[in-house]
Amino acid sequence: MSQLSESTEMYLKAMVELGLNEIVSISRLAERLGVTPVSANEMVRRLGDQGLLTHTPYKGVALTKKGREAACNVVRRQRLWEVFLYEHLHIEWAKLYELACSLEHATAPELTEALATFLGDPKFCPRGNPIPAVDGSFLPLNGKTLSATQVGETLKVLAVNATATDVLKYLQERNVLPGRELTVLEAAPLQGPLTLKVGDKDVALGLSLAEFVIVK
Amino acid sequence: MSQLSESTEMYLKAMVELGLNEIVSISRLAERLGVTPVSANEMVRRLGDQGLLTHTPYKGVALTKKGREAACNVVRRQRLWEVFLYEHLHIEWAKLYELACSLEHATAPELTEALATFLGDPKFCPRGNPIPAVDGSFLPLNGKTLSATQVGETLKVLAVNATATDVLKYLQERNVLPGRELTVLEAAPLQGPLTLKVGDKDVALGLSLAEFVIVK
DNA sequence: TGGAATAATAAGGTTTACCATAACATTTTA
DNA sequence: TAAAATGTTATGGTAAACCTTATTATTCCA
Repeated sequence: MSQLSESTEMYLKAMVELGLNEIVSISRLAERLGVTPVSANEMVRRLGDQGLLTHTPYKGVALTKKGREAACNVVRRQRLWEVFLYEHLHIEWAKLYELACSLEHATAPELTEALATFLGDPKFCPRGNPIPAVDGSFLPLNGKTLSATQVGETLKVLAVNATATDVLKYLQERNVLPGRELTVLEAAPLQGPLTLKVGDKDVALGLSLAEFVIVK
Repeated sequence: MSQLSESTEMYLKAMVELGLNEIVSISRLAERLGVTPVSANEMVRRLGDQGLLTHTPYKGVALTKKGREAACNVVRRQRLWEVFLYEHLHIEWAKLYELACSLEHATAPELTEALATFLGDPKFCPRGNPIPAVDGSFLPLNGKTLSATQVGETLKVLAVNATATDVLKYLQERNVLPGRELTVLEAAPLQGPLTLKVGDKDVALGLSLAEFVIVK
């Protein structure tokens, strides 16, 4: 199993975050990674050459079996570090992803497993997302995105799927965090924002933000 | 203060490991870093442009004040991670440097200080080397290299200054580790190896290896 | 003091992962 | 079904940090 480059790991991670079994368009992938579609196209070809994913022109990109395994491994490292940073170093919730991301790239397999043991083999990261086991399996989240809910529903936040620090900060400041309850008060028309009741505060949340929030 | 590249950090670290106030020849630097002297020359010019070190042609390289500060910071991160890996993840002693090295490059300042606090602000790494404080100060080792000792002396190992995993493994297997006592039984002529008594075993140690061992 | 060893510089090459611009292909939608 | 939107490919360019080979400069030592 060859070593993956940092960039490769980012692409794999993005594929998991956009849905492990989804077919993802190159433009969506590019947007998530903050690169141009042309660059993403190039890179996808390279990952394809390595057998990590398949690209059907004009349709999108999907992970292969090999890619899915590699990706779960990367995500495992990422989320284990998030747990360590949160629980032991008391790093601010919104910064966890970014800081753990750098460490992830620098983590040898033997280190990953030692870390997992140290942490007590946690099953979820502080953002509420499952941590894949060594074999790639993980506990699924039985939820839906907040953007797909009805007005009036009271829901519990299961996980936040965002990664950008500013997005996470926004949610943190409004208490849209795993474990919290919220009620959907209103959905503005024409793809407008949702109005939520979180605790005793009203929170306005754009639909694209609401897609990052998994609730039940 | 701009972010330093991984390569820059390696050069700075090497400068500290070869002696914080020494003038180091480019070839020695190149050897330590496993690059050709031509490459080291190029890179030294770049670090010189950044004001991190000064190069006197045909003499050698020295850290500037700015370079020394940056270097101590890098070394601080490196050695804090070594402590974490050793004490909490129980990683094998000989592998600490290499594994901590990767993590070091990926560590933001806020992370470094959170880690230091978590570890209880340790003053020495598991190889016995001092951990610089935030301000760059550190407790000096009042020792000498094992290669500069007399036959018959009984000494205590203060630190091991090596970084290559195979060198560290060699020393680990022979119990030449910080805290251990040893006696110099013999020094072979013509730069030949030392024979040591470590515990109840005799150990042969080449002079260049002995230079990595700081004793008192 | 002259030759060997060491050091520096010059020139050109490699890889990875991006970028921009432009041209062309396909799909969507109006 | 045609135009707009989206996706793909081609071409050429950048930066960092290495590499090799060759030439030139300096220092060391006998």
